[in-house]
Amino acid sequence: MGLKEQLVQVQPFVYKLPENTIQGQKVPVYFYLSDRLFEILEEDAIRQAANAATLPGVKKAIYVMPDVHVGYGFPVGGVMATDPEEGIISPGSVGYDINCGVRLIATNLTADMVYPVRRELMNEILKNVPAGVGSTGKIKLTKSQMEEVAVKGARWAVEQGFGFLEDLEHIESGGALPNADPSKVSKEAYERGSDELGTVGSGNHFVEVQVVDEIYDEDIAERLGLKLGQVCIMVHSGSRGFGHQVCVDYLKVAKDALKKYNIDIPDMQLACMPFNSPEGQAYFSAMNSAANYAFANRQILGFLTADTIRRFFGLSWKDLGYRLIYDLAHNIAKLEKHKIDGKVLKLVVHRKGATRAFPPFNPEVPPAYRELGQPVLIPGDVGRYSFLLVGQDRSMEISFGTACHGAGRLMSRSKAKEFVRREGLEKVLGDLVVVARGKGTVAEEIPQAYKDVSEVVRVVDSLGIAKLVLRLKPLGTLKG
DNA sequence: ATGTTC
Repeated sequence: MGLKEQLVQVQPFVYKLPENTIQGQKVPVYFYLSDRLFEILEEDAIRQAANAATLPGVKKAIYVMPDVHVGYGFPVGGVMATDPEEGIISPGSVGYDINCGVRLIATNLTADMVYPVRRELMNEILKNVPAGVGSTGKIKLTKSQMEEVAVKGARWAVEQGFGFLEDLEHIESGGALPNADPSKVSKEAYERGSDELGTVGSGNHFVEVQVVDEIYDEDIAERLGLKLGQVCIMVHSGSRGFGHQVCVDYLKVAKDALKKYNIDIPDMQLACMPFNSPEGQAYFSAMNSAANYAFANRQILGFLTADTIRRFFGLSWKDLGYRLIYDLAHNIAKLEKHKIDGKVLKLVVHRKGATRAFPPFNPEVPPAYRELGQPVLIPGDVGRYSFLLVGQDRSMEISFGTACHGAGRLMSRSKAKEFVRREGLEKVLGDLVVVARGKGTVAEEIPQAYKDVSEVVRVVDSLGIAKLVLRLKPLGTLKG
């Protein structure tokens, strides 16, 4: 019998795979899905989540978000918490793109100013913001500069003139995770990362000029300083080749650690090491270094885009009204405190294609948002809506303080390209303004290749994980 | 995601 047939719907939007469904499964797995999203849930994604539930030191449950799809070892959309003393850390359960994440910047511009000139504006952004696989930026870093980026994160970029000190107060973990140790990062990673800082990358990464298009919670939107028709910038990118290489390097370390520490796992892609071991600590230190590189990357990308818009309209920074709303990680493992059976425990929370969504009054929510809850930024795919939500209390009870991260793929890349060949790119994109150096990525990333992101956010909103505040619509998109 | 099958 397939695992999907063994899922039990325990309440609306909640499907449970009981513990011990597969051999060695220590905790249950919960899937948060609408009826429609349940229909397209892949058997392999269920298998991957169940496999993770067998890992040493896994606590309470594995949670899977509505934008789930099959990943490397652990599904995208998966959340796993392990005990830092007895449990493991798993590079595959963070993912190849360490601290892939999203940043939202508000401006004073309105849609009626931008809409008529959006094509020209996007072409300016295309000129100034490097994008695409293997793209390199204007910034070339020495190894010692790279080490500084790995420790300081977004602060390094601000010190170089890419942004403002107050930006740092509006970034998850202040834009610099502690526990970064640049000496645990390989020479290869430094080489790959040295000329990629301030570049968008490829795949579903983008820089988008958006407009606030619909507001669901007037009060919270107002307190965030966002109103209908307001133009924003959204950046979706990660740690580029630097983080990729860190993942590659430590998957090898993890495979060797399995023998050394006698860890038995159902899938080699879940290779892992005890968190409290030299190997586990080295990966954690290198992963945090890559995460800090990603914070610096989005800091630079957001600033370059804002500066391009500012110059395009001939405005001062003050008149542009640049204001960082928030920046967060989608792919990361963090040491956090969570309550299980009334006891507060320190846990290693792996989020892979999943967003932290801490509720109001959580001490880790920046003071500016302490009473509202942490902003949760959910990018859509090309041309589709993006959403802003705020974290709610229930997230701490049912998902280790975690929400979804985006739409999730529906069509494979090759299917999407075939679809574009058959229909023609112009027809597929319609009115959307999409600029890119090459058209290959655009064909792979058409809206039709993704699940409907609004369906995904409705699930986390309905469950009380995060509350819908507003929707953003793209005016123009820069792709890799 | 990724010097896109290093």
